[in-house]
Amino acid sequence: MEKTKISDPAEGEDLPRRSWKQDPDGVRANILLVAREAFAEKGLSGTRMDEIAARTSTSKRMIYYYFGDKEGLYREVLADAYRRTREAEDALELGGLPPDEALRRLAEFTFDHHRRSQDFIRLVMIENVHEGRHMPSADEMSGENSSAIRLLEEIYARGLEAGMFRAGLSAVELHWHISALSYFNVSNRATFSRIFGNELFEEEGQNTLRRHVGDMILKLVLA
Amino acid sequence: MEKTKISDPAEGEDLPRRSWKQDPDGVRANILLVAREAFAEKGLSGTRMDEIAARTSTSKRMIYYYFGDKEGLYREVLADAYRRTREAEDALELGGLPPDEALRRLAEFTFDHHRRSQDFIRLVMIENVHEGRHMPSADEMSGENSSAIRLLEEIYARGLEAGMFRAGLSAVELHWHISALSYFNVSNRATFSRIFGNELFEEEGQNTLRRHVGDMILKLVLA
DNA sequence: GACATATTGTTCGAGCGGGTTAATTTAGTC
DNA sequence: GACTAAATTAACCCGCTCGAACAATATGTC
Repeated sequence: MEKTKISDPAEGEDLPRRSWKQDPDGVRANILLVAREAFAEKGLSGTRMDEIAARTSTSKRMIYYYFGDKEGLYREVLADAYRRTREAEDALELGGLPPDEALRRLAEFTFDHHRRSQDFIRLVMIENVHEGRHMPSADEMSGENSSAIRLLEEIYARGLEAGMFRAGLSAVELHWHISALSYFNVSNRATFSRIFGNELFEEEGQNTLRRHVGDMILKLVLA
Repeated sequence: MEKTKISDPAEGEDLPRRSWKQDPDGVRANILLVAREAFAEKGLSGTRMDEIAARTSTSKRMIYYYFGDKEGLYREVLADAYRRTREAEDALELGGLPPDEALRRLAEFTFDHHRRSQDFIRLVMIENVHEGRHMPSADEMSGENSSAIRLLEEIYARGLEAGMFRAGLSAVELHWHISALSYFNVSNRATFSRIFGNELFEEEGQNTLRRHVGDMILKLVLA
């Protein structure tokens, strides 16, 4: 579509473009941050590209320049969010503790960490609504790389060796249980509290739940 | 909802409206059913009204006639889904069993029931993304009406009386734990299996998980 | 037969929203 | 300092989708 010249001499007013600094990495990072918040808030189809653009310090055009299209942006937001979470998990150090204490710590740490990572949980919720269509397949995202799993394997092995834990469980199973309890606490707060009230989500209720989560996991594995 | 087919006498020229049976309830029910599937599949903003209309045995016009707008339809779909689930819960009968057995049954029943209610779970996921904005407030939807809670209260009371269970727990807490474990199994299957493989979601894995869920709940309450 | 309710059918427009085309500036290289 | 690729600004486009308007007809109830 040929566009007729816009510089209108009659108008007399030139459009002097603003000057700027080149900063590809900064621009990308800025877009990713804003997009993460937006997608976490409203989901994939619920988020407006114009809305994201408005909240960035750059323009809509740049989003398409760097990320291709909406789905491409969403994919990178998701991958980035998983990467960040994995990095946070790596920080946890339980080396010195006896197996039972370490396991409880891990479970309760996860409970708290999920609470602090609302945006991440929301992105996972949303991606599950999309049936994981935008995630790398199981091969690429090999679970062996998860530090949560590696930690659990190590703790469980030590517990077995010490005769403390019962045999026949797997690290992935334990991770599943810990995740389920920690995730639900964030993901379903809205509907659960509408039906049953907000009590469990207040300070005291959360302390009780956290303790229970630790209890349940421990009692499951103890011999 | 069957349309009595009428052979047009004056084929093509006139537009003789077909005859029909008045069936407001049927039409409403048909729309609700189709809309439930659609919203469960694609979410609120992801679903197209024309798409819903096409799948019903009636017309788009009727959707607006009965439900006002998209959000009104979504609200009723959600309320209807909760109603159905509550009705299903009512069917469960554990009267005769000793408290520990009853509790395990309830937990494992919930686990299985959630697995069978994928659409319901998806609607709840979606509604949580919307922060429960379309649900009745805690007052109207009083949790006391939940039969799951009533069952748990009754079981827990019996267990306490028998000296089997430890004191200090509440029915809502127990329900929270059971729900968390049963819900996550459905809601997060997509992302979890992408990362850790599909094993836990196959027959054998599910049997193990179900048993663990029962174990964990029981061990939590046993004295 | 009057009247409210239910139903079918068609058309349309406004605005939203994802994506594009074009022009311009920056910055690295020779 | 000329050249060029990459980075960035700015304005535009068009299809999709919600919802409404318009129009007519059938059904049921009293």
